Amino acid sequence: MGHGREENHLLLSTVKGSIPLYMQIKELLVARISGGLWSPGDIIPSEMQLSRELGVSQGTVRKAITELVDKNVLKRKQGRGTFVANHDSQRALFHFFHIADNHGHKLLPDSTTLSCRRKTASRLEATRLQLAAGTTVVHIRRVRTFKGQPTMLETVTLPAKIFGSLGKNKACDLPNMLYEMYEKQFSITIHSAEELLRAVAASKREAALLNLSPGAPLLEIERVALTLNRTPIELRISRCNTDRYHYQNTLF
Amino acid sequence: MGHGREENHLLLSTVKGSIPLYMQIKELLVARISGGLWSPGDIIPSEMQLSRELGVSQGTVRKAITELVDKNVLKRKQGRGTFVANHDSQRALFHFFHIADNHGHKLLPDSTTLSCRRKTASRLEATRLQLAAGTTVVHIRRVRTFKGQPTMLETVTLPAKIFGSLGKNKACDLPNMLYEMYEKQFSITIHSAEELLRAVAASKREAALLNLSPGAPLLEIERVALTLNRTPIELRISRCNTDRYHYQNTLF
DNA sequence: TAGTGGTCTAGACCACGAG
DNA sequence: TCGTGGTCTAGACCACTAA
Repeated sequence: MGHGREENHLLLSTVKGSIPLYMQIKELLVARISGGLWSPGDIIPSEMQLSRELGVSQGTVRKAITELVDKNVLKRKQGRGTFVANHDSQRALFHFFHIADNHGHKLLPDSTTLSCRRKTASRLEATRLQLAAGTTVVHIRRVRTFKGQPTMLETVTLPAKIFGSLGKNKACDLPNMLYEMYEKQFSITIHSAEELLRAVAASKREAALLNLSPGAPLLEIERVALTLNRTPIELRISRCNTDRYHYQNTLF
Repeated sequence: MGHGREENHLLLSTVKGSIPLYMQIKELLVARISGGLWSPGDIIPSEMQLSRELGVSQGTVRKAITELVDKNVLKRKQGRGTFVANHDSQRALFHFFHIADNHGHKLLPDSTTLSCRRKTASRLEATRLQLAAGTTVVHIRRVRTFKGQPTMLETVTLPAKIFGSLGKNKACDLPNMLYEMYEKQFSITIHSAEELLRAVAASKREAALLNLSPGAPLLEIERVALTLNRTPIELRISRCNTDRYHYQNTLF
């Protein structure tokens, strides 16, 4: 005892009828990422190292890693190693941004921050972010423009408990790509999101900001973004003029 | 020669630097489905049978099958075998229907057919279905209702070359779930789709059909549905009242 | 009981990247 | 040249289904 695969009886259970080893390994790897032991961009131990450490075959570790690669949690690089996925702007654009022009080309809008302040969560905000009523949140309003033309109005709501350092000065200097900033400054990586889409009529205020007539139809995108352990971390409501752009989705 | 793995040198190439075996096997399996050798719901040969037939190990066949299962092309049933996926209404609802009520529950709308006739393809229809200008198509208009309330207007366009037997009588008797019908009556299985979403204003006609005021915002969903070999086979444009319902999407 | 897919092992060789 | 992931093999045992 004390060496070989004996030393992991506390970690991995091989009891008949229990959860398969590769699933236990998946959870273990996710736990090490969620727990901060491995951060986005870090290399993780090689398949052989992990198989020795955990007392299983390389193939079993491989299967666990493969499923996490499929879920965009890890990234393999042949000849180099396996890495924790990080949010370069390419990935954000590819996975989390679905607006394209009428030729199907995605392009990144510019952003102008209108306001950035702390406030008490509205009912909707508290519900969507799973916060108690009355919790303080950071509230950001932005205009997003394509080729100089204001096209989307965005309101972003974040729990102040985590993002409190934002919103302390009224006019934050915010980057265009918030998810990269969440990762770098707050060690929070967005891994998935739920979006609800509706058609709504532009208010006078919204119409003025987008150079439209009041009542013009806008596409509303209500997004809740989740971390790896499925904690809701951001509510983002976008209202988009879809005259020149549209929301694009592929179904399998 | 003439037995064992020798007999597949014409089918599978093991030359150094060529496409991996499991990918070649994937294509071979897809070809047998696209070609009609195996139809939706059919059982395919077991992993052992295929590995003997193709002269590879079971593990290699397994990897090919696994990727097709991930893409919803095949379906494994432990202890029974592997089957070609078919379009039960569950799958259609789960993969191809994204409208849910404000609690996030998906429910199936009823359909009333307004018209069903042949006509010449419009420019948009020809483009989306990759048909030559002036090609004949079948054009269907439907109202879809949730709990008795008319909520969506749908226009479906199909190439008459394939679906010609529809639209010969003006008031077709169409089932609620068209994709099941395509599969059963025309041996066409929808495997993926591209959707474009926009907000539009209801015309007088549309408003009347949906009990709304003219100009009310509607969510327009323009869907092109594709077969397994990526041939566009259906253009469906839906205009949806999103007061009580919304479009729901999950991003990874 | 026989046959299927599901998990797991051990080991081979290849392709790639870095030193 | 060495270590990494990528592919492929051969064989073991388990869990499930149907006859």
